[in-house]
Amino acid sequence: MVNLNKGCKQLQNMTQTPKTIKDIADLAKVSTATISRALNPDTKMMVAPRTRAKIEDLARKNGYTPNWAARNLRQKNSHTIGIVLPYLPGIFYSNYYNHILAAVSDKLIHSPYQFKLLLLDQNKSKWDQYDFKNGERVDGLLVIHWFKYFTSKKVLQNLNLPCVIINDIEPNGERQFVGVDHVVSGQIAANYLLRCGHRRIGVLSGPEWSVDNQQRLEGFFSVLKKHNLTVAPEHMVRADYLEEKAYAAADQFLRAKLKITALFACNDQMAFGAIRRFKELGITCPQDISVIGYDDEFQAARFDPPLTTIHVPVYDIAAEAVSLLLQHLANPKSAPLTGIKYLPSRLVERQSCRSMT
Amino acid sequence: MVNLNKGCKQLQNMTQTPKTIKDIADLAKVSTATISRALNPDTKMMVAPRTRAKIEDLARKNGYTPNWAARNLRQKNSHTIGIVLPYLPGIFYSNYYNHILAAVSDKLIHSPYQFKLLLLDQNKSKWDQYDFKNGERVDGLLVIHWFKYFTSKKVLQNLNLPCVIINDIEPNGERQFVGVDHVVSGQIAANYLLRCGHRRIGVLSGPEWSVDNQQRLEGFFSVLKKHNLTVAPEHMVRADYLEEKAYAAADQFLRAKLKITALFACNDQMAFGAIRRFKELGITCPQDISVIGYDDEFQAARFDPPLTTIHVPVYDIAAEAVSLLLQHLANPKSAPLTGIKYLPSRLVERQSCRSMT
DNA sequence: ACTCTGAATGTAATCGATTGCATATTTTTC
DNA sequence: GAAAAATATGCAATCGATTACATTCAGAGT
Repeated sequence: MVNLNKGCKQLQNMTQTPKTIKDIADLAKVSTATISRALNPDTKMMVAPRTRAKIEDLARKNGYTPNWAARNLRQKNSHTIGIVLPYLPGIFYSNYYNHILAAVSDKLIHSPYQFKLLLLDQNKSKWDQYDFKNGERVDGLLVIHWFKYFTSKKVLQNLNLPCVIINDIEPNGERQFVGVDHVVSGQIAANYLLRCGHRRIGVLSGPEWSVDNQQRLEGFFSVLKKHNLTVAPEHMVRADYLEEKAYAAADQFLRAKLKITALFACNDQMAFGAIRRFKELGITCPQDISVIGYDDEFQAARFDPPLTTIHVPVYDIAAEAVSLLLQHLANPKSAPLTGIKYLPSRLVERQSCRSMT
Repeated sequence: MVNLNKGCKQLQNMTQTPKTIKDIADLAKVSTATISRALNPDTKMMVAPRTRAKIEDLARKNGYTPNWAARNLRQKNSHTIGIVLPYLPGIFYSNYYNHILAAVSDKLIHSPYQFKLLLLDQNKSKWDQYDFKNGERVDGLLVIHWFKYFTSKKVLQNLNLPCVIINDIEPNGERQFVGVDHVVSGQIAANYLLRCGHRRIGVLSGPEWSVDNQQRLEGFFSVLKKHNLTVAPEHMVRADYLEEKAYAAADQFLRAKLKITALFACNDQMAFGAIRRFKELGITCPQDISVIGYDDEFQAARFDPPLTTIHVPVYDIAAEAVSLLLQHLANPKSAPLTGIKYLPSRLVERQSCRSMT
């Protein structure tokens, strides 16, 4: 009991008066410059191995960590990367972004960098809260969706912050992109439905502002065209990636004279919404209608029926994006942030599509 | 075109050479001290209204914002609060935490504080990455789950960082808590099932380490006891809050001789898993078995059947927690961080429970 | 007119690390 | 063994704000 209390007190004292580089310098009987160099092995200056060992030992024993603010002030950076997340109800509340956060956290935990979430919505109010002109205290950005808004407002466009984009390619393609090739993924979806024998196909599309949505459609339609197939205008419905809107829009597919046998939803959420509505109307999936989704969310495998969908390796994409960003920050010249890096997507066949043959 | 380019260039120049307090001081022909005081109205020192107006105007026109690192260095804090999230698969990938992030972001965006995510798992490896001894560069913590691990490892216990806990009450109850009264919520669930006429009831419980799970059970059983009812040991199954484990465990409820008519799942995820398994076995909810969940996740309303559950106002809880933390940081003495603040939970009646009468 | 008071502003130290330059020490070379 | 080169360390300026203390100034009171 006594020991416990004593332990407590020591820890608290330590916390109250954290060691500075000066304290360690005094203990080691060297200058602060040497301490700094010993603890940052990447500087050009050298430190004698024995000195370094002594210093590292003292630092550990005394629980010394460099003062974050002092270092950032002197080095004129923040050692922080910003994660720009679109804060849209429905999308935000899917677990899509959790994979990204997990990846970013895992990647940064062993680096001197930390990350900062920047939740953004599309209406000016929230955007303008962030001080992008002054960099919002981040050294670089990981941007999840390249909103059209970004472009029109010239917010990030004019900002010379290192920047990696995942999901949507930036319209003028001048920035680093990591992700899947949505055009190819759209083709995979189309080929699969055709292989299952479907000919009359409907489409649930995402929001207009989403570049990646357009690419999914582009790939999808390119395959249909090759087979001389089209999608009737009344079978092409926009639901903005939202489960609710897809639920509400599902009726439209049934109103048309020629019934569709399959539906391509540009994300899983919309697939969920449509199937939910179909169920209510007595139309079961996949017996009466086949549905293929996109993303392979956590819920997809657990849905009823388990959803056939295009798997997007979100975790890997985010991890790769962070790697590229860190490499660039460490050495801007040798690791320029341009170009496109594709990771493979793949079809995950579950039970929401049936074969017509 | 020329204008556009020119605009670009100006912005870039601005970004490359951000203004310092000295620049503004020169422009305003006052000292840096006055600038600082004009822009931080909370100091005791006064600034003439005309001077302040002039300075604010110049600061705005020149896009000046105080250097974050310099301020933090001088003031010996980080203006950052840490959000400690348990990084458990299944729980993490529910959208439960997204509400919290939204609330925190909304609350902090108008404050000088930023937030930092600290994702933690239960195995030492990840925990030890964070430097809690030195405060991990945060001024305070918002803790989502008071893991038993925290206690046993004395990690946060001995740490004198301002700290607000939501969800689980800390075992020794010495820290500020904001959340719902899980005991009362458990009673609400029990009363509802009894009112529906159920007498043979099963329970899907969360993980052992979760204090809030114990409280839900405590409330639930207290009501049963009052009605001289018990839950048979074989109808009491632990599934650790995980959808998968609940799915796997669902069979156990059917093996027992006396069939249950209702099931209390200590969170929605487990309710989802159990119902999914029941469906496969041809047991439909709510006709054959009633299930009540807990949390009212985003998915709950969209599940098939829409889940009757206990609504927990996560967003409001997190927002309130942040408010308390900020108040404390602004004035530690007048706003001590102790005590319990309950927000009301409530029953959300959907379609997963049927009345036996 | 003179002192006194308090409001407004200025001066300069300070926070804790990094780093350019200078110096000391060791090693290499011929 | 001396000069040159390479290595190791120290000194002190610096980053950009905040703030204790000093000073100036304006107006009130007598």
